[in-house]
Amino acid sequence: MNVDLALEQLLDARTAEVYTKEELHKKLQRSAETGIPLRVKLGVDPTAPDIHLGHTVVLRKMRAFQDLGHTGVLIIGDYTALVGDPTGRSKTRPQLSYEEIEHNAATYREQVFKILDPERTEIVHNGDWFKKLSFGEVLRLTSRFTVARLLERDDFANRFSKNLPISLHEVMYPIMQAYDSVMVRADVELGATEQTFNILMGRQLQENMGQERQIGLLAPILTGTCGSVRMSKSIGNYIGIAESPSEIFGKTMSIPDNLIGEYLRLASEFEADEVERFERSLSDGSANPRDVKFQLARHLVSLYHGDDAADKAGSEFEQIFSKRDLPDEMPVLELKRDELEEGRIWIVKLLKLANAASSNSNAIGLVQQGAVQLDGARVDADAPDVKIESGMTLKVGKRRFFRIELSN
RNA sequence: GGGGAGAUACCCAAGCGGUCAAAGGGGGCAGGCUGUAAACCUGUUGGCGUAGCCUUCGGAGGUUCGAACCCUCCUCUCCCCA
Repeated sequence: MNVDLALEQLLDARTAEVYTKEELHKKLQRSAETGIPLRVKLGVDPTAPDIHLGHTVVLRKMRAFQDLGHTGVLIIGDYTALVGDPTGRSKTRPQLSYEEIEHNAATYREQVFKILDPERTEIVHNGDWFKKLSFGEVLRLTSRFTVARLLERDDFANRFSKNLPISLHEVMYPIMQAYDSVMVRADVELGATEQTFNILMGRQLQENMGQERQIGLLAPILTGTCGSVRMSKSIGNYIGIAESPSEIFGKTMSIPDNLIGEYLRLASEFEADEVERFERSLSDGSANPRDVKFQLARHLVSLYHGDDAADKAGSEFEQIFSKRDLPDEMPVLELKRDELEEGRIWIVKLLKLANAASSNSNAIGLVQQGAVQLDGARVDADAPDVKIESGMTLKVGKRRFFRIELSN
């Protein structure tokens, strides 16, 4: 493989910054000559286990390295998760228990191979080395860093200037991440741009400990479905790759129009010229944003669930939202006959049985707002005891449907 | 160690003795509209069979007819001084 071409491929839209391009070129060159693959590190935090589109940007970058013959080293940060990455946070994260972390890590491993090449992936836990360090060794390690240097980090600096707390263990996070790089002898470390500081620390520590420093390759941060802040599970503005086809489809359709380009560029597998064509048609008005979004949604579903699922999700979406029809399949709400009184049930009770309302008040609110329909007829808040027959359809809001089945 | 400031609902943030289930914003949910679960507009957002009642304002006590608001102690955070 031609090194210049490889470099060009690696530095596509999914790369925001490289530290440094020259060094990367050199490493690629040497690897090509010696046949020794580069070790490309990515640390993952098993705090929120579900991989979402935001993670895929960087995972696809790792895949790109793997396709060029290099080795992906995935570090499950079971020990760093005990700290919680303070990146981008104005608050200390809650610490997770070891059991939660293990469970999350397992989920992560399951999902990650939807993108990575298992043949070229090493998975390690950083607890493997951290749990063996003695306190003396920790002290020796920390002596290589200074407080002033650590306070250069944006989020620490911000919090510091706003008089918000910074716990000492949080400061350990970048140090631990840097040490990971040393332990796996990383040639390249991947991460989103918010990881800049941590990754540069790794470079510094590797040099300090007599290794060649790693390349930092930073991916852009994907904006969440809300359109304003980064995609994050804890915020809830995410599209998870393990989510159901209809969820992925629907959530994609719900992104603000001005986000379409970003998703095409960072989260899709469309070729660069296709992306460009889409973007041009959007900006010159020749395409309806809805239609482009529709194609994007189909594409994303097929990436994680296959073409058939994508077709189905697409037609279901049209059925429900364009034609305002009922979906072909809907969850069944089983209702025992003795829940009814003379064939009637209090609508609030029904909503709670369907798990469509969190409380009676919530359910009453929904009814009053006209969000509840039975067989297409709006439930009147003044007549809350509704007659139920088997096979009826309950609709709550625009997108929650249930088929009611009576049983004894 | 000494002095000062603060902790309010999912988040930010008002309130400083009754009219406070608690302003405003964000987020969530819903309705309208539409090209979509975009945008925009409107409503709603502690619990209870829907009436008033119950439980909320860091924790525990206290003062008062009455406390998110006053007092005491405790926990946590920040600032200044050393």
